[in-house]
Amino acid sequence: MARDDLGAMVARLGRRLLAMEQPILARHGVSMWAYVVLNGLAGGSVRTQAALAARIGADKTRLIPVLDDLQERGLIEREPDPADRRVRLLALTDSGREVHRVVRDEIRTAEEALLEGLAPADREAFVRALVTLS
Amino acid sequence: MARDDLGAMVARLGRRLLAMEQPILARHGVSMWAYVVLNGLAGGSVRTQAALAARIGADKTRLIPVLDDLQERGLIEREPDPADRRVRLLALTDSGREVHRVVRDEIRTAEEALLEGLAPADREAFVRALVTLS
DNA sequence: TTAGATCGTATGCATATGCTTACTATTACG
DNA sequence: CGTAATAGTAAGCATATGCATACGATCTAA
Repeated sequence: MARDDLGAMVARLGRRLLAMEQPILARHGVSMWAYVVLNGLAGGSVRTQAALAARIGADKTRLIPVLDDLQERGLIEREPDPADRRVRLLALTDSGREVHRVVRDEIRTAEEALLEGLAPADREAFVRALVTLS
Repeated sequence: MARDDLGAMVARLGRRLLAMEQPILARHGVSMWAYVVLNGLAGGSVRTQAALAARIGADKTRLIPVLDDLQERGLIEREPDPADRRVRLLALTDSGREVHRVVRDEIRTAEEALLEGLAPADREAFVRALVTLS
């Protein structure tokens, strides 16, 4: 079967997904990085900025303006850790959790629509493979 | 099944593939864009710079330095089209075809190794889905 | 206690990206 | 013929990215 490189195809698909998500994020006034942060914090296992940066694959210095913005808008909290005063403990506010939930649901819905183009069995396998490879 | 957004997983996989390809490209002195160009020209259906830019999703102005470099190194030819002297017809040289083949083969081999982590059936379905979605 | 490591923050740099404008040569159309 | 459109080229701009450095506050370990 003649096909492109995986890299080329994955890159194209990535651009397509990005284009799909952009309007959703814009509609809720959330940047891509802000959403990634909300997503990372929603997992619950991440509490410090360094851990968050490592988890989402971002530079810790570049994360700061994003966190500043999210904090100003009341979507996250940044409290000093009483046990280690170097650290700021991050947490979603109720408002942040709600925004994340809404945006995430819309993105999931759009993703499902995209996957409609696949045979059900392929869809299953595709997602499974993606989970394994990513 | 709890999983990340498709966008997040595809982006991670993309970064992984990029990291995998980078050493291969570097070993042959080819930049990512140069390889994409060689790949686009290897298809055979593209002959002009504008068509190439459209095909690989690049800006036509940004393509120029890449083409200049490839031409200087004798990997492509850029001849004026006798039928339309605005146009430069692009073509791989034998040397360019060879470099492309070698790099592509190495990338394919590395990709196969990556896909080893999947069940054979999933691997098939994954590639099929990728072709459809990208 | 002292030296070294870590966390958050600020700043700068080199590079990459997408977009826009402008210009020349050339072609296509009214 | 003359105007509009197109191909290639050059240059600039705003933004984004990865990377490095520096600094104060604080913790850890010898």
